Amino acid sequence: MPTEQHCYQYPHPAVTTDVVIFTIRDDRLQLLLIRRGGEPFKGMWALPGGFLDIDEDLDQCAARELEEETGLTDVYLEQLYTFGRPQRDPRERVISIAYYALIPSQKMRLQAASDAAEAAWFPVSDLPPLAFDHQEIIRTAHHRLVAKLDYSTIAFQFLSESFTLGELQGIYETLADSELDKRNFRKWALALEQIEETGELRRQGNHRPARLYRLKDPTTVSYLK
Amino acid sequence: MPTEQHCYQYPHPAVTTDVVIFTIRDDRLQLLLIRRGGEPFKGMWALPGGFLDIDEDLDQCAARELEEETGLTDVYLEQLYTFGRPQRDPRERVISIAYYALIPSQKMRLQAASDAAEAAWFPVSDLPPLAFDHQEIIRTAHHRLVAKLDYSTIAFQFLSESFTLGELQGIYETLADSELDKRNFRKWALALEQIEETGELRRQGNHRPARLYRLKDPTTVSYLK
DNA sequence: TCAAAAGTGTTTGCTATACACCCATGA
DNA sequence: TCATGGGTGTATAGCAAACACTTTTGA
Repeated sequence: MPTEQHCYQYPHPAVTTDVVIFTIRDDRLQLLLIRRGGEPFKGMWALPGGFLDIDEDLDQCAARELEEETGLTDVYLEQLYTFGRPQRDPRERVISIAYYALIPSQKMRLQAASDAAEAAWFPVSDLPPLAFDHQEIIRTAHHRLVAKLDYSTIAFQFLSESFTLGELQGIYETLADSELDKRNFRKWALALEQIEETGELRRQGNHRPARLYRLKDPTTVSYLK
Repeated sequence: MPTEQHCYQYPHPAVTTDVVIFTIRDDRLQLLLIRRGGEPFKGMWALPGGFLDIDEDLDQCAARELEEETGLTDVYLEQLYTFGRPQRDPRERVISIAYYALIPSQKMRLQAASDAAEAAWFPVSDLPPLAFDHQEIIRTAHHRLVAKLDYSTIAFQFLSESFTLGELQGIYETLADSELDKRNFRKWALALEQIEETGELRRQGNHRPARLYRLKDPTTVSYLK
């Protein structure tokens, strides 16, 4: 069997997608990395990703990588940027179309669906050395995420099905790395008209139970004036 | 000489860049299209673009296309989005990394540097039928441009070296398709501290001459709070 | 003298911020 | 009863929007 059976008149680069999978855990923004089992960069940590199937849409490819590592399918996934520096992969020319995903911390245990490769969560502020140009990809994704906080409700995508206003505030405080005034935050969050009370309470800890809320439209990110 | 000499173990897509080149002319946002000389979509209008050289950076490829069509090198050029629907090109799988560029209307005549292919400016609001998925690319670029008006000084990239406040206001009015209050606009524009008077006046028409301004840093787009 | 665009401040309304105390619960 | 996070309103400041007349020029 020939090892090189797909031929073209002009040289073609390989195309991959890589996915920055963010979650919030332990009040820190974290992301999922895979330890590489083969060369190049063997043993180093890298973003989940892989080659584009020749008949596969770009979004599908990224969603497939995401599902392989987390088992999740219906989470926020957005194309980020395309990285294609000629020497970014020592083997051959590789163009990487980077995506980023936001997943609620609750769903994280589904990650057991991962294949044999070692996978782990790392705080964005404390990453190990990374393969390829993945540090640059992560920096770009982090910037995009923080920028979108100001003009969209993207952070709501970190919420599970029901949540308290305290949890929502915690997400914003973690992402912006700042403390927010409780009354002002609640006024703002409710004025968006994106969330509604479920009528349930969450009893947790030695204190007054918190009202639970849900997103009126869980899959929609809205943009602020 | 063999016609298919570049072979790979797995199929590889072709990779192109396409560039949406915007300018403002006759108080309308316009963009540059090329009439296709060959199949597919022969005779239809399309964005300037072409295949990525195997050792060429993505930005270089887009800049090269831009220069080939306009002769311009130092203009605003930003990666937009990557389009890769499997059947978007009937010949083979093609991934297009789309860019957009903004050029001052004054410099437009340099477009004579174009090759033999027919090129023309079209108002965004009145486009001909387009090849491939170029209509979608243009829609995406237009949305990005309009969105950036609200939180950056990207529109200043349409300005020539010296300009009047009236011209700047005209650019904003054209892009946002709305009329703006002259006093409020001037207050806002000057408060940005991105422009300064040249000391010159422009005499033009039967009316009071206008003060000329320049960008303090012509190549920098700044982001608003 | 007329037409046309340049140039110039103040008032008003709204949004964002600052700020402190009581409530309900489990230990 | 104590510790813990949940829940609530008002006053102030800063920014954005509305608004009209005088200036300078060329025809």
